[in-house]
Amino acid sequence: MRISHRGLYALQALIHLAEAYERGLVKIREIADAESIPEKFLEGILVILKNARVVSSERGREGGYRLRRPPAEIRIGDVVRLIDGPLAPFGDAAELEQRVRTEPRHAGLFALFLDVRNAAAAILDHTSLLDLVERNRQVLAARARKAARPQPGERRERARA
Amino acid sequence: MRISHRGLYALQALIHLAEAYERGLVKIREIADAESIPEKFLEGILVILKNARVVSSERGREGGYRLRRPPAEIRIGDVVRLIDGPLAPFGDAAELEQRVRTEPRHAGLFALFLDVRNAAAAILDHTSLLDLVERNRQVLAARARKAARPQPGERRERARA
DNA sequence: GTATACCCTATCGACTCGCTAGGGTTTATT
DNA sequence: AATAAACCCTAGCGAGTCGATAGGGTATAC
Repeated sequence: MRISHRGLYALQALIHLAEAYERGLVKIREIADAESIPEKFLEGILVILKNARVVSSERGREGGYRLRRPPAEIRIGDVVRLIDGPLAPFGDAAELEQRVRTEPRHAGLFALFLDVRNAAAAILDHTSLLDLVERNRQVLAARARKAARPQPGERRERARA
Repeated sequence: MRISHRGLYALQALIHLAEAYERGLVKIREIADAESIPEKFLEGILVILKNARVVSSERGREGGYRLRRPPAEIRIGDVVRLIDGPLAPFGDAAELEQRVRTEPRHAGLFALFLDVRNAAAAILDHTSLLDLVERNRQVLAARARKAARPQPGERRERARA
């Protein structure tokens, strides 16, 4: 499966909304600026997410977007499927299963593709927006600890520039 | 990562050549007919495989193609990379590793993509053409056993048509 | 009633994909 | 030699996708 820029943007926007989940409504403009996404392009993506009931919106002067469910209940796999289609590297799971049964000459090949899709699905469906936000926080925290403890023997980031 | 028809055709052709490995040279025509691949289209694919030193060819009247190495030494992952590019769902492994380091706001996301690509690579790089051929033989054998033992209580294929 | 936001449609240029066409070059056979 | 069969190479085509932009329409707060 291939993740397009549109798919990446969608995930970035959702992560942004997840981090602002307590804050409530967030404007397109804010997301676009923070994530460096073309504003009008992002608009279209948010409409898709809205129609799929992943986010909700309010119009008018104080409008904006918010997640429709808590970040822990939004699976990355579902978002990827919504924007970029099936997780399988070829066709979709149903087609692969059928071809394993009906094309004995290449059953092994399609079974292999199915293995790849199942591995990807296992990872992406067991990861939520909350997981990603927490993973980011850990990275940030680790980086902060590193910066606060500059030992001569240790290899440093080139942050002195 | 997405596998195109071109990629599927390449793998089908290589499986065909693997099954005929002892036999020696195989003509494009034979592969195209057996695998239902447009002949001229397959030609172009075989040239790619030849330039990548996966197969070799002989020209002239009794010409054809053959695998350049035994089937056990040709990894599916390498073929997919050759025809359809990196195994990562976004960018390639090097880019993802770099963005994990340099974009702390989305380190978790790119790390996740890297997990998916590593899972796919683990599967595809540990499977050879020989593995696929054997897997096919097993499927065929299982099917033959099933057909020879038609028990009333068992659910049958609809092969009586 | 005006500014600010979300909503919708159309379109663009670049690119890829699956495929076809039309030759050129090499070799075995007659 | 002449011929036929096979591999080799380049060009192009129609359809589709992709990332992005344009230009409005509609709802809401002040």
